[in-house]
Amino acid sequence: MPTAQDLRAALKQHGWRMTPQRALILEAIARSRGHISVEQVHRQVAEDSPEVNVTTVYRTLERLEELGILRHKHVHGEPAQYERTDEPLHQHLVCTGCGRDQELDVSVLAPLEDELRRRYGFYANLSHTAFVGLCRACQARQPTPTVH
Amino acid sequence: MPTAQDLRAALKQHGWRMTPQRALILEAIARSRGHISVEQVHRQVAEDSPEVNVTTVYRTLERLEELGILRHKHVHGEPAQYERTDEPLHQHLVCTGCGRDQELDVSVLAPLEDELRRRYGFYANLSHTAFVGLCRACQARQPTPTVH
DNA sequence: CTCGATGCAAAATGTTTGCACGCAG
DNA sequence: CTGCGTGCAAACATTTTGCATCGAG
Repeated sequence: MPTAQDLRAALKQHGWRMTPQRALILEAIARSRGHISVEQVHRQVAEDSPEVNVTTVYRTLERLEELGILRHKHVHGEPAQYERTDEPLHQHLVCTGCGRDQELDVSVLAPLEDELRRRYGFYANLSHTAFVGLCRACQARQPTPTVH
Repeated sequence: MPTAQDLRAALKQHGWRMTPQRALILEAIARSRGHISVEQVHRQVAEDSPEVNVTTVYRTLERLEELGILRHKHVHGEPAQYERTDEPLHQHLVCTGCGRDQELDVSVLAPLEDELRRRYGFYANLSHTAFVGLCRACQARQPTPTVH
């Protein structure tokens, strides 16, 4: 779990220029747990300096992802979610009926990932995009779509 | 594989009003094979009557999905893709490196779907959203992200 | 001094919504 | 004649881009 200092050091190593904006963004990230959206980072940063533009947040998070410090994922319709790569990988089950979102350990996904690699040579990142479907309750409520 | 006539009959059964716009949309769908986007349907319809609005296409495809005649899926960043439910279910592997898109038989997904149902009571539709990852070639090209 | 980083405005996208009008039944 | 279906315009939300300016090194 890197501190803001660790992150600054890492970026310096990569030849990044340290700006006040970036410092604030790094602090927000060091402070974060789990998912965080561009908008949330921006809001936190704006508490200190309201002038910082969302564009800068977009660009910085993107570059932090290139460095392997962040990853982003898509949880159905929601805006992209970032999280630190030192957080454990996981996946989401989003119910299209009630909207509830259940987390899932990625170990369940390993067999399919293996299979995709073996049969198709494809290195899938199954936790990049949330799975959608129906939870038990909603499934019981809407049995089978009325096909005619 | 329903004809445009079949579709019209089905809609009539459900109390839909048959309008010239809907007739054209149904023809485009009856003609279609595989994926088709709102924009493609709209373009085809517009060949006959350029006045038909995209909004109408959105609304009609949505209603056809409610009836179980169409389903839609998300292939990574692309706009939603529709297909007839009489087309076989399949899934996509989209390489984030080169953008290539490989199709996949859903039978490969069955074990995971079973597991999700058994362990979480979640009826996942794993082919609703494309899987992303790296194909063999791109994987070889970009070994492991440089984490620091 | 130089070039990377930023702010701002504007564009791009894909999809939705409100509303008045027109036409199918 | 009733109200569903449509067109149009506008809102929407998220993300990207062009460009002039600023400031870190």
